[in-house]
Amino acid sequence: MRDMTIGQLAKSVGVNVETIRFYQRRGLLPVPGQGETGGMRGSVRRYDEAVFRRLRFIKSAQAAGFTLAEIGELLELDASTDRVRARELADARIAAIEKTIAELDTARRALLGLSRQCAADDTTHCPIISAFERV
Amino acid sequence: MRDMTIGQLAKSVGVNVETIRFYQRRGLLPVPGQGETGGMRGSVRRYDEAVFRRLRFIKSAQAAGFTLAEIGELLELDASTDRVRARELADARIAAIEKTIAELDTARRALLGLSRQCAADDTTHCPIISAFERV
DNA sequence: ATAGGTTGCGTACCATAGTACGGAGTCAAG
DNA sequence: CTTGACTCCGTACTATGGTACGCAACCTAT
Repeated sequence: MRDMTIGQLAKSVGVNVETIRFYQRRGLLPVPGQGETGGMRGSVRRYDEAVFRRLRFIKSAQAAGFTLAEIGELLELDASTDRVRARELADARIAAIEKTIAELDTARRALLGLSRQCAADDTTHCPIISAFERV
Repeated sequence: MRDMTIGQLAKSVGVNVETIRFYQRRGLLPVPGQGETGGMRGSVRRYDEAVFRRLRFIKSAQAAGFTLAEIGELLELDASTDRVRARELADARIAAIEKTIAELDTARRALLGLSRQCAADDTTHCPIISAFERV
């Protein structure tokens, strides 16, 4: 898994090649040959394990609801010692996640009611709008 | 709360006036005077309870992760008797919600670990990237 | 009756997160 | 040594969900 081309890296993480380039433009991923990480073979860039981990982190953080701007900050923070800021971001996101989970659970219950209604074979139609009102 | 102007409707649901107009253009909300719902006072449109409920539904459904396109379909379905399709949409969204909740919970646990690390007063910095790897 | 705050309408613009495209160069296998 | 796939690079375009803007008409309280 060492020293991949951009296509192999993309495939291994399950993103589009263009997405990697996009992240490079945003400064989220290093461009091998323009810094310290990774090198090149001829004029083709090579990506090492560090970039792979970084990219995977971006995707995980995205799943956690961080925006790319926040992820950028996290990545900088990872190399720094600003623990206060790091905790701040983490705690804020934890709170947001908990709020989202609660909302989603409410929605889930509304939808379960709707689905059950639709399964019951009475002649009335499923009250979709009101399914969200009795929550 | 009956027969509001667009501004009052917007305020009561907590959205922007422009958002209501946007939904009207998308066909998600009726335009009073162009259909059966609501009427007008002079040349100023008036919005009744039905629109209010519809708008609130849109916001709830959005919180449940439905896109505006899906919400449009749900709204049409609400007036129809296509229970099969309604269940289909509901069940698909329930599954998606459960997946999202699981992901968010994973992320939450990663962030809790990170936050705890940052709180511990050892000299090393918070391992932000690796916080997402031990999940 | 007049000023200030809506409304209605259309068009334009915004942020976020990518995706697509075209052309030139390069690399690996047959 | 050529063919096909992949890379590099820049620019442009997409989808989603709104926001903003400007102007004329209107409505309300003083």
